[in-house]
Amino acid sequence: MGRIPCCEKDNVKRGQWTPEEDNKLSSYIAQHGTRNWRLIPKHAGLQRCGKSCRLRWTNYLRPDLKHGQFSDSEEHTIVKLHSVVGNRWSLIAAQLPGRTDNDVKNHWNTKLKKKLSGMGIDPVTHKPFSHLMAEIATTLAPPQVAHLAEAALGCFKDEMLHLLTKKRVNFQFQQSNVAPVNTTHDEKDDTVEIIKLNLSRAIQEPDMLPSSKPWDFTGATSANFAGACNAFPGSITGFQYGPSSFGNEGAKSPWSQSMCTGSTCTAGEQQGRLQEKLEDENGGESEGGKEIRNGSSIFNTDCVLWDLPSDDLMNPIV
DNA sequence: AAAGAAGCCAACCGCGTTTAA
DNA sequence: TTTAAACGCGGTTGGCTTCTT
Repeated sequence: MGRIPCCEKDNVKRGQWTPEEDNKLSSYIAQHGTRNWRLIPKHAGLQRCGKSCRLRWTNYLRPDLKHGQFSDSEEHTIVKLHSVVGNRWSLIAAQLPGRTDNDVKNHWNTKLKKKLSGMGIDPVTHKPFSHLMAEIATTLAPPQVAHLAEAALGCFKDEMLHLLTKKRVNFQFQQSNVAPVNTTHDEKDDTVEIIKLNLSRAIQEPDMLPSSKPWDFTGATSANFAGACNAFPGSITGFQYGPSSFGNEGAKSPWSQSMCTGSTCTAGEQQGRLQEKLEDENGGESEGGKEIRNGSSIFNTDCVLWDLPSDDLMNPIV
C-alpha cells in the first residue's frame, strides 16, 4: 500500500545545481509542465530528488521570477503583511509578483529585521521595544522592573551600538540636550547610559503610555516615554512605516502610498487565504470553527491587492 | 595584502497536510 | 479505510562573497 518512493535516496545528487542541470530541468518543464515531480528528474535525465527539482524550479528557474533587489514598495509590503500574518512567507510572497517565499524570508532575515530593530521596533510584534518593556513592567514589582531594564539593555545594547557606530547611523535627540553619538569608546558608554536611563523611566511610568495606538507618539505623551523612544536610532517619535523610515525616495516613495494599488492578482488562492487570515485578525465571528465573512472586504473587485489606509494594516496582532 | 568577520542566499531538513495506491 | 509518499511550508545551514581590521 501507499505510493512508490519519489527517488532512490542513495542515488541522488545534492548541493549546487549546474547550468547544465538547470537547462535540462527548464527545457523538460517547458515541454511537459510540472505535473508530477516524482517523474520529472527521471524523465529529464537528472540525478536529483523530485523535491530538489521542485525547489530549484519554484525558487530559481521559473521564468516569471524577479532576481534583483527588493524595491521600497516591496519592502513596505513585506513589513506591513508581516505585522498582520507573521512568518507566513508564502502568503506574503503571493502579494509580491515574481518573488518566492524563500526570497521574502531571506530578505526579511537579512535586511528588514535589522532595519526594524535599528528603528527601535521589535520585528516580531512590530511594536517599539520600549513599549514592550513597559507592558511587561506593568506586571512586575519595582525591583523586578530594574532587573528587566538591565536585561533588556543587555539584549539590545549590542544591536544598537552596532547601528550607532559601525553603520554610522546618527540620530537626533529631539527632547534631550544630548549631543549626537560618535564612535569613541567613552561616548558609546554614554549612549548606553542614556538608553538605560530613558528606558528605566519609561518602564517605571507605564501609566503614562498611550493606550490605543502604542506607537503613535504624536499626541500628548510622557516626556519620559518620548525620551526613551528618542534613545533609539532614527527616533520613533511619530513613528510610522514610511519613506522616512525605510526608503530613500522622499515623499514620492511608494512606502507612503496605499499598498500596491494597481498590481494585478497573481495568486488567487493565496489571496483568499490571506483575506481569511486578515479577517481572523480583525475579529471575524466564528461559528462551528469556521469564520463568518463580514461584508467589508479589504480587496476590491479588480483584484487590486488592497486599498486600506496603512494604519489599518499596522495594528499589531499582539 | 591577508585574515577574520559579517552578509547573503541557495539548498536542505523536518513537520503537517494532502493524495494516491 | 489505511498507509505511506508527495507536497507545501517555515526554519536552518553551508558555503561563497564582500567588508573590515
